[in-house]
Amino acid sequence: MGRAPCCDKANMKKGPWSPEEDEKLKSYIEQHGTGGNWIALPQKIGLKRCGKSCRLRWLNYLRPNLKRGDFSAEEDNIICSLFVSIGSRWSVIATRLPGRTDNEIKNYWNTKLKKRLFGSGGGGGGAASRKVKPSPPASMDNGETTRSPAVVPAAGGGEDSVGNYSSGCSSASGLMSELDELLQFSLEEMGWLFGDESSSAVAPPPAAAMN
DNA sequence: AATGGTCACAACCGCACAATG
DNA sequence: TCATTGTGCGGTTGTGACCAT
Repeated sequence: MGRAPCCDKANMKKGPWSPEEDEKLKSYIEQHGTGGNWIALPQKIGLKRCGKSCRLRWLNYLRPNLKRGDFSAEEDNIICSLFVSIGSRWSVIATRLPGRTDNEIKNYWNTKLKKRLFGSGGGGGGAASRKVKPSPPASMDNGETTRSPAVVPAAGGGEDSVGNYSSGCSSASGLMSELDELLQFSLEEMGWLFGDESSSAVAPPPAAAMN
């Protein structure tokens, strides 16, 4: 419906952040916090950046306690099993991986785990390049793009728990325990994936899981 | 050594939701 | 109750690094 852009793009700098910008943003937030208003923040510190851009930069890169580097096998498991359980709710998945950001997880999934799960398998799939506009695995992304609850499994009354998810994650504890259960369940299913890496690509994922 | 292709990461965009007036 | 504004999320794209030929 054509919302007004969150900021005046014409006067905004885009692209990679410079160390100076990082430093400005980081030191300001560490001292004053975000002030609850990302839009106003860049103006306060004299950054020609969109508020959303600042927020993203902080969350994904500057925030303390961020874990960077390779994902462990355990993290792989958690990501995969949660994806199977709740779909591409990266923010929810990120809550299970302290120090990891949703963006990082999303990237990791898109570049590595997805291939391991669906990729190459069919034969020739592995050669698919992203430049070819990666036709998403037919079994997922089924046209249900953002925030469709359709991926949420009905099993275990999932809707009530995961469906409750909102940007605030208000009932975090309930969600967490529910996810714990899902994890238990899904980790078993995912055994085929990580149990035998060499042949995993050919093994079809559990049908139920692909819904 | 040069070139082309692929991969991985960072950042942007648009949409939907929640809060507030 | 409705309109507006800010925030959060997921999808997508751009770009540099790496690898193979």
